[in-house]
Amino acid sequence: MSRKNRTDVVAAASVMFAEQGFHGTSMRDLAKKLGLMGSSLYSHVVSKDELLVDVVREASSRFQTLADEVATMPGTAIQRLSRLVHGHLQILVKDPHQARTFLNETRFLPEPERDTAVAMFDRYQRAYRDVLSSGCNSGEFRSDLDVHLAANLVLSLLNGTQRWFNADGALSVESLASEVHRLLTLGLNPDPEANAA
Amino acid sequence: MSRKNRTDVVAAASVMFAEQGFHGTSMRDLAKKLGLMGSSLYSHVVSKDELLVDVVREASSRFQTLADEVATMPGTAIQRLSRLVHGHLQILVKDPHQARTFLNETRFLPEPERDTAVAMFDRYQRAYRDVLSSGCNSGEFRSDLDVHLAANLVLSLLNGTQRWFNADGALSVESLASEVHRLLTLGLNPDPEANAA
DNA sequence: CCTACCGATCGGTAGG
DNA sequence: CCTACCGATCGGTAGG
Repeated sequence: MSRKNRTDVVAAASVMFAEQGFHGTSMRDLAKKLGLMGSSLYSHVVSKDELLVDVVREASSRFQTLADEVATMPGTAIQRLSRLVHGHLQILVKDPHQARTFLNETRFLPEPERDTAVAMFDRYQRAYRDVLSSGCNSGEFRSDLDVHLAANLVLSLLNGTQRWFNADGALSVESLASEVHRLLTLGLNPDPEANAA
Repeated sequence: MSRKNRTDVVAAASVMFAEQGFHGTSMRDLAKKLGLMGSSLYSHVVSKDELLVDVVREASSRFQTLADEVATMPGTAIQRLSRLVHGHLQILVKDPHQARTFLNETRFLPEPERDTAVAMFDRYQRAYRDVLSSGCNSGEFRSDLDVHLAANLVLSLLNGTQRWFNADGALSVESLASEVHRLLTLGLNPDPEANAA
């Protein structure tokens, strides 16, 4: 166990916030996990809140990068939706603790950071609405689609996987993403023109 | 403000646990909401944990009732899936705080209640797997479907709505359920043979 | 259901 | 990064 830096502390915090929740994690819990005394954390960070801010910001920025990529990406709406699905699930899987903390503990951020995070996620969600509505216009998706509702449903489906998907299991992220994309585009019903991934 | 009984205390707890989280709610917070002193709660309940147990148990039992109904329900797989979708969303909407506490705070239950709750939800999930696999056999759903995965995805979609659906908004639960069912069966793609709800 | 109180733990600081 | 410590708050109890 060598000397710890701020990155180590934030990483450990993301693990504990994901597993015990922000309010269920004490600074002494966190310190013990790092092999430190509780008070030593304050040489790396000014408050407990700051740790949550850091974790949420990192996750936000990953989602934002994906949204920016898809905003300028060429291709059909189906291809761009597929990129959103794969990219989103990859973010969830790459750092599951950071993702879980982002999804479950953002609401405990102090203001104004909480508002900022919510605004960022709204902007992220717009990427989904843009892709869906362009797919409606191109005839790739149903023209009667409620785009706002559909974006919420797609994101609900993606974020919900975080509760049960295990990256070490038999199912790979790529397979999961393909299945999610198939379910979204084709649904459960049998269809001769399958495999649109 | 009249005298409070245990039901009042549990109901108030479900609201606070949903909004602040179990660990973010103190017994004094809860008491204040009821217009009581913190210590007065202990004439209704023996511990804070017991409140969480009560809330989770009530939610579990609602889901279980739905699963039992669908297990003995006649009809096609599509009709039974539709009942699961509508019933599940109705439970979420009928008592959103209880549902949120169930979904987010069950992990903080003490053992053995936590294990019991997890086992109950596994059993609930089996209703989804049964309906999906019977639909595969009947040809209503794709025969190559990974039933276990699909059940997880359906439940992720349903539970995710809890984060954003507002019963007081323009969209009714029935419309939401219909849209979810359409997305699940038909997907986003345009389909002449629509309206299978 | 309240007053009065318990030991334990909380986030955080001072000083080295 | 540690020792020593702060006031505040935690879940919970005794006794009425």
